[in-house]
Amino acid sequence: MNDLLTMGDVSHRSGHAPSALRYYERVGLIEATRTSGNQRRYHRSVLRRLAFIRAARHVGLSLEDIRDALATLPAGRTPTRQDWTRLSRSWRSRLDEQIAALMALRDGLDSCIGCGCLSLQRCRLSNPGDRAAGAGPGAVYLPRLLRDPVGEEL
Amino acid sequence: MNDLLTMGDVSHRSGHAPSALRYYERVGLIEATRTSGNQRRYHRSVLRRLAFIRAARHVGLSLEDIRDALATLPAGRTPTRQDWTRLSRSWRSRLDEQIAALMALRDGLDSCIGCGCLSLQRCRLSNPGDRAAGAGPGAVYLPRLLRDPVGEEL
DNA sequence: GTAAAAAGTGAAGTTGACTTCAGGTCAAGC
DNA sequence: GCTTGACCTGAAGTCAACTTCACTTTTTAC
Repeated sequence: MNDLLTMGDVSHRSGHAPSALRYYERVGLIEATRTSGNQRRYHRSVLRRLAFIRAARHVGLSLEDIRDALATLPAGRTPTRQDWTRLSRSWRSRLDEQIAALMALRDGLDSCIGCGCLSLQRCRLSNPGDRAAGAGPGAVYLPRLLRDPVGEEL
Repeated sequence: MNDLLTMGDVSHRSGHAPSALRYYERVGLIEATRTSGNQRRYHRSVLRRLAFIRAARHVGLSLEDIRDALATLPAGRTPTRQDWTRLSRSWRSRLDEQIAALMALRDGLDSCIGCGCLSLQRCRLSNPGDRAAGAGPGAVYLPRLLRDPVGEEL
């Protein structure tokens, strides 16, 4: 019993199916050493990566994004807390954006920030020539992705 | 020139590709009448539905969810503002949850709400026997989906 | 030492959400 | 009235992210 984890250990403790772990390895998200009999053995630090992957997946980030992020972690040594912090910071604006979009949808659905509709017909938030004009209380831009691309006369 | 919209109109003004509009029709998200020559003609209200679909898709809701929601709109008449408001309310808790998850990830990645790591090793938020113990400033539950399923010794 | 559980492989299947394609049909403008 | 661009259809393709399958090999436990 050394300190390496088996497939079963990692699967159970990370909550990812074995097939997913093999898949993640194939696409370069995690790695493992092998026994003489070709079975995978994982370093404990893989669990942290997997927790990160789980969280990031849950909020809708792609494996490609996640791989890119994980690629910024140092090779050769177990990432430190600073490493993970730096990584998270690089996502902060992205997460902030996504949060803003969700809140805008939630609030927009409920009130369209003032006009109580999704009609957008006379709503300044969707009027291309008059976006956020006045900027009164609660006048907030809808994130671009939530706006109607043309926006006229919905 | 009546008040019905062609495929091209709707595609252009909604920002959805024609193929997507046909697909949405096939799966019951939108509908259209047909000309004598079998071409689609859309009512203006479809644009509102499509704006809703776009927004909901953007925040990660499935077409199935969206269809279920849209199915609560009245048949036979153009939905009123109250109809859309009611619909949005039914999603509010769901959106709130997703917002909370994102904020937890953002904050958790940056600070793990106090311990500055993703290690979760001694973090009370991930310690099954001691969740949010103390409940000091900023002590918040990580949403279940963001927590490690086992949580020990990451 | 052997049986059972766990793990290995590559290839193919799945699901959701569309897009692309091939081969016609319709409608608007001159 | 005819050309040209917009539309039609069903079937198949695509992409991400996995899972399932069929079959072999390792490991673990008694």
